Amino acid sequence: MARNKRVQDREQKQQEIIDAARLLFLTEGYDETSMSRIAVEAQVTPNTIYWYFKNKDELLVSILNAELTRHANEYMMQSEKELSERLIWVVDQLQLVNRLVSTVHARLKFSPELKEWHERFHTMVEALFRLELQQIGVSADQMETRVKIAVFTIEGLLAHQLPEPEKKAICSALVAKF
Amino acid sequence: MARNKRVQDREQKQQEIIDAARLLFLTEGYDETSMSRIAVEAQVTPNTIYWYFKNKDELLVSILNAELTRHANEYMMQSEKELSERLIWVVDQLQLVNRLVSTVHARLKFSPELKEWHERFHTMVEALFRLELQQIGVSADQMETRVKIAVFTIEGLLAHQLPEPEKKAICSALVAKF
DNA sequence: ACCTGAACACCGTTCAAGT
DNA sequence: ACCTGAACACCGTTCAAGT
Repeated sequence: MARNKRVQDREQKQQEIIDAARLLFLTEGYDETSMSRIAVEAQVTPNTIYWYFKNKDELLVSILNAELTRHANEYMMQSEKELSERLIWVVDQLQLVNRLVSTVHARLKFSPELKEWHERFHTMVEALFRLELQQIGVSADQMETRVKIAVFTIEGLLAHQLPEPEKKAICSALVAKF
Repeated sequence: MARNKRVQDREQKQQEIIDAARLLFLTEGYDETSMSRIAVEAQVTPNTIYWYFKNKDELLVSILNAELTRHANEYMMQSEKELSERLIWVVDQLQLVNRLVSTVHARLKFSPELKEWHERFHTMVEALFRLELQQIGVSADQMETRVKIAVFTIEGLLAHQLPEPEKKAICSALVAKF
């Protein structure tokens, strides 16, 4: 029982740190958020964070994993929707955490763990596109090229913030027959 | 004469700092290169750099401008080549300074001057693509979408380092009729 | 096991003072 | 005009010491 209490506390505190960091990273930015600021918000001292997380980048990875499992669940719930609709939903969700996406790309070179996470994520999104493009009859020998173009373009959309109509036009061009 | 000497010295010293920083940014990376390291390489003290450049980001902008004017000249020399060939040449050149490209994207949010430079650069590259796509008969109403897809995909190629054949395939898909 | 106070090494940048 | 020595504020991270 005492043991359970401890585990409970541990997970809770960890979650509080993750939540505080997530909010700050999204609103203020990763670089602009110091560890001590996160600590204040999570009501601990800066070095306590290092008890739960190896460093700032690993904290980011934890946030991303939480984000991902949450969204993966929501995604599964939409089995009735068209694949293309689900795809646009994914893009919209990514848009919402745009700042995290930029940070991931910016920090790839500093953190092997982050790089690994990023690769796993890319594999997932590419698999999604492959399904979609198969449905509209893209041939196997054109498939990989089309998948890469689609993924890169989504990344560009997230990075550059285009006006909504142009964004929509580009999205549908990506999943149309060339 | 004394005056000319001074101007000469000034430009030379400035150029030495730019050259040292360029090399270090490309080989070690922007974040990994401290101002004092640049100073050592350029044979000045760190704060002397601040006499010539407002800050580290402005130094980066100076490097980029030097890079751009140099390449713009080389580009002009190739008027005999096919547009598509020149396009691939541009991509190859960008590949060579890949690390600077990543740094520009990573630091957009910190430096308005860098952001302005980046926008000018994008406008140039988009104009290039527009010419190319016009030649292969892309219609006006599809033009902007196609241009954006092409530019974003190039950015993705630079960021992700694909195997050469896949890179080539993607490049030609971009300038082919959809 | 969990948390802290205090310190470390390092960073980009500033500024008064020199020539 | 040009350059420097010395300092500033701040950062992520570490570690010995406490409970």
